[in-house]
Amino acid sequence: MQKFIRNKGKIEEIKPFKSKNGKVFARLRGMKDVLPDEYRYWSLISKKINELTKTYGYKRIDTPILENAELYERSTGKTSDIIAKEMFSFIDKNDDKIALRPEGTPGIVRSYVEHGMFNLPQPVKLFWLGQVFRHDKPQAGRFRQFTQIDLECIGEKGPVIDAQLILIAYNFFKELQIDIMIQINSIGCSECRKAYINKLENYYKERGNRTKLCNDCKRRLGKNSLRLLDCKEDQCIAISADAPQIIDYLCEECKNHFVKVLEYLDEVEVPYNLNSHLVRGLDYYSKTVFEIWPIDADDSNVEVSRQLALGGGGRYDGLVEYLGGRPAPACGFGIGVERVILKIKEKNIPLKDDDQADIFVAQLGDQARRKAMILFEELRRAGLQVRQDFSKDSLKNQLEVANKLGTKYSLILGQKEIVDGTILIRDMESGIQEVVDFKKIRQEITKRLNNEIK
RNA sequence: GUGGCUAUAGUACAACGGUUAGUACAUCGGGUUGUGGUCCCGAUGAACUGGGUUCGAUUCCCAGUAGCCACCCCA
Repeated sequence: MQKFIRNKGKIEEIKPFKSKNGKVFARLRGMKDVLPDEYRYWSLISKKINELTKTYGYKRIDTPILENAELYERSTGKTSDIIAKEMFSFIDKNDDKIALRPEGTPGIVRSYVEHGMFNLPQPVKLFWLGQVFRHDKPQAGRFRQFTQIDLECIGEKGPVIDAQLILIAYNFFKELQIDIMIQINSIGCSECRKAYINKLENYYKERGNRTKLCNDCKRRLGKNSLRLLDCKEDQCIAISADAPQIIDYLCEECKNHFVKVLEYLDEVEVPYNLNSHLVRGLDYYSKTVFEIWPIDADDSNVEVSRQLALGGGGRYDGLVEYLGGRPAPACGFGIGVERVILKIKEKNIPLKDDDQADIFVAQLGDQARRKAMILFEELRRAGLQVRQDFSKDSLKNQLEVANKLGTKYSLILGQKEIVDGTILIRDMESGIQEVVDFKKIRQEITKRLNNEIK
């Protein structure tokens, strides 16, 4: 790959370009092509999410891929991993610091503020689907460019919104036959969180330093103390097991809010796991936070369990104001589409073929081809699911295509039929063919297709 | 970002320090002239890149690159 250096504002090449094998330019690390075969999964997912967002009243919004890098630094948080370690950012020709969006929420909130959406009936419910970028080390289900579905509800503080968003996510996975567990916690508002962190730090200072904390945690303590709860090192788990739990330190309002969220979830029978160690890495969260974890198929499956989160979200009551808008509470979540597809593939859930074709138009000879093209257009306009491959000359090849497409009937038009004013209709399953008057072919086809439905 | 494993046709895999690097699926062509799904025959098609060891490297060693796994973190 070419390497460049910036020299007095000019970009200079320091390493000449060399293609990988002289034939092709290889994909960049962590990037992925979505090929037609896989696109079936994408269609399934967009169909499902479109249904859900429609019924729950979420309207589609798109925002630019490029934003001012500061937007993310100030909202997601300069010290968060996503920003500090993983954000794709660069200086553009105007010497502005630009970022490829590492997540959806800040851009959506920016848009809400910029377009004065507080003048719309509140809350504003938004649905977003787009590519996001993180410069992470790639792994299965972890890409540098990946796709997120985001639902954001801005302008409502009631806990029913939190619960309903979780319900939507739950429905989404359930209807795709993916087994998940909601991990949920509350990290309180800025007030009660501060008090809790104090308590936590004291606990760790007393208990943690004497016993051994892992190196990461020693560093975290005092800087990002909430993260101590999250550590997977055995010695740290042992200590964090008895650590004070934040829900015991929530203020009255935060506590009531959280209890309400859980009650609503119970009401609609969404299973969840109260995970007092769940802490989310983004600065703007308050009160409710949750993640969506897959449940591994079963023990008979030897597969190594990849506990990659399929989604996550929470409440962010302060962000709108922080980004310069009129104060508005908000809540939202994101889902990683590639990971969902991975799960669907893993489970071998059969996909319905939504490309079911009924009729194939085959032709032999140039004269027949012209007439067949006209017939094809006619059938298409009549709303029939009709297919063709006029680029092929031999009947053999055309029937082969018809077979692969799974059409029920093939119409065969050759020189002989043109002379007689007829056309052949071939039942692809039985192989039985009939000669039909060319003028009556449309009636004949519709008759046969209608009979089949019975 | 740290550590480990891997790298062969489009895909999944195999063998080998030495002449034509195999198999399956896929693709294309054929099994008489106008008939698909099964079967048979044939063809196309590959050693990630760079360096080293060696008479000789796809094979052994090193580096780069990429993928995977664990960690970090997350979607």
